[in-house]
Amino acid sequence: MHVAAADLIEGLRRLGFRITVPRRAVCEVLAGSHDEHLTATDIQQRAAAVAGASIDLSTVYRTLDALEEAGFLHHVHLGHGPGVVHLSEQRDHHHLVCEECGRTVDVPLTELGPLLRHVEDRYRFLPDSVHFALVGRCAEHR
Amino acid sequence: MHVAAADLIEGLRRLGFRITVPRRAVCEVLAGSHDEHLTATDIQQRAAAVAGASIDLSTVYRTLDALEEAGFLHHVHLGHGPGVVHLSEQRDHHHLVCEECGRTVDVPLTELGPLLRHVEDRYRFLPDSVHFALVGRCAEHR
DNA sequence: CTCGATGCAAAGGTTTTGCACCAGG
DNA sequence: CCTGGTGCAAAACCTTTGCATCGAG
Repeated sequence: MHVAAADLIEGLRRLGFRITVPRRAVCEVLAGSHDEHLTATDIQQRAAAVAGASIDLSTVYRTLDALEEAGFLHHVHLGHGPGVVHLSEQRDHHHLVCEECGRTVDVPLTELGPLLRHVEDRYRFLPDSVHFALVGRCAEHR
Repeated sequence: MHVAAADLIEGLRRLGFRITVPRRAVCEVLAGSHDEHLTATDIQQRAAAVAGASIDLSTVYRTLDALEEAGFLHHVHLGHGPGVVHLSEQRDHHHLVCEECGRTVDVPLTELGPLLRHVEDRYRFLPDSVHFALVGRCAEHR
């Protein structure tokens, strides 16, 4: 179900990326973040804790780029704040983001599947499940 | 069909905003941008041309805030670049944004209506039509 | 006149880049 | 070794804010 840190590491190695302490720590953080929406800064802090040493933000970004290139993750801008990161396996839901409170609700992919297929057929456009966010207002902020 | 610049101006005036040369120019640009996705910089440049004088970016942002407060427009972050602006009347479509080339395709609201209603009923979440973007890959970038 | 709007400059927040040094393979 | 990765610092990018001055009402 969840991608293990070892899979991420292995994937990077296969593409010729070198495996370093910061990269390993970032992979562990991601593997341990089930369906959270982490920002680069979140990842930096957790990875530093995992590694027991500080890790530069630019290193985090570069590692995220590598993982994105390897197809393991996507980054999304939900609403107006900083971008967040998702493992690609977490494809089984979409997001509803409240523009007032920023709270997010996940919607199972099955509920949107028919729509996505329609879009794909009709517009020859392949939606990226993870990049899909509906912005609006939650029940408490109508 | 299209909102006229005069309507925007009038709306601002009604809310107690003062009508100035830069504001008028921004309103004209917006009224003339049918379903384009303009960034603040785009608007600044066009408004400067309309006004025949340069307009500061911060003034553009402040005018956009005023128009947003007046309910005439929304701003959206499609993909990863700068935010873009939409007149609220342009509510009859959603966007498909290609993450490779940035090209956008509009989808009539009617095709997504059933989905949006479902989301509203089931999750008590009111999607904002304009903020709604589907990110993915267009036919040429699969 | 008075208070809101402007332009300029500076700051803020996020992400990217240049570079010298370090370390994985 | 040699090339790629790291940290640091600086820049780039978009957006917001402070402030003195200007001008709409």
